[in-house]
Amino acid sequence: MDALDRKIIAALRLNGRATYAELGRTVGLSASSVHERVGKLESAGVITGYHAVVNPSTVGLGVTALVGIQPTDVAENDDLAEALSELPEVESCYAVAGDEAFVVKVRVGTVDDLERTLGRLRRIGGVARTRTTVVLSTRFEGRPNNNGLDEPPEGGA
Amino acid sequence: MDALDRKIIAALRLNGRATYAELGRTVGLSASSVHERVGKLESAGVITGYHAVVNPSTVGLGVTALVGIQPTDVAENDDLAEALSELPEVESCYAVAGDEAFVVKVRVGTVDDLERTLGRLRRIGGVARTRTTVVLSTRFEGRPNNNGLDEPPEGGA
DNA sequence: ATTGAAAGTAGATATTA
DNA sequence: TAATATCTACTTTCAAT
Repeated sequence: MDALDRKIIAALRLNGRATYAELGRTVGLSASSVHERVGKLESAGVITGYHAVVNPSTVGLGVTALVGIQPTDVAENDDLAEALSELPEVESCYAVAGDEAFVVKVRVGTVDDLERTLGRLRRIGGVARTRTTVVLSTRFEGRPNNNGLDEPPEGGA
Repeated sequence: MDALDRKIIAALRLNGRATYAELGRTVGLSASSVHERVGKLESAGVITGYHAVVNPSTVGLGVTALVGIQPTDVAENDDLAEALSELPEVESCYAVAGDEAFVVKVRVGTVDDLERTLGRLRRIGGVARTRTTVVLSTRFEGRPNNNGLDEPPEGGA
């Protein structure tokens, strides 16, 4: 991982459909060199995928909520995470410090759907309580954070 | 937005670098038709971008936290959101219901960095208190939620 | 709105430096 | 590791349906 890799990564975070030729022009390398570097970054698990970002409200997913999951005393976190992953409306799942085992991000169409989803969450074995925070607006989300990407981690004199 | 558009979107959420030819084979359309449909979906603001997903720990961003931002009585939400957007380590920002104005997701390299970032957050004008939840592990994140994408919104017999 | 053809461009691979 | 050359495949435009 050198400065060129970091530049390539930064460029692909901004535009995941950039061609190798474009990336080459951006970083000052031939397309084939970029191609090889990207392949290595993918193999090494640095780049884990490429995704189109969709405006949720345009596809009928207008309601977002953050839900804290408080487990029962006997619950196993891995079992809980597995059960949470089976609900498609749970988009992200974080194991957290504190008396909640997880915070999940839920995306649904309506508040009725949200009520249904919360019911399903509470019925999962090992879930004692849920605490729901309704998102009123998403100001920004998943923004590229190029701390340590544009510039070397130990960035100097 | 018909079933074909929904299939194209779902495919691009799974693989944002899929070629038009591939997408055409997936959905049963010619590459040029897919090309035109994708262009319209982009123009209509349904697809807002394409991003490479990077494993944060491989690029020196091993610490994630969720931070609730409690505002002072006089704070303006838009000013707060603007100030939050200026910290690169704030990756996502949600305006929420409740006594916190925002919940933000912060990604940094170390707990020392987290402490510094929390200090910066508290020093933002209009911020009364922060409440930090440290993420121990990300079980999954930004998973494609194809509610209403694979199948029509009103889908029932 | 979809297709198929034509021209240009990019991807993928092997070879060489 | 990077570049060049080659072949294959894809993108993009456009006329026709």
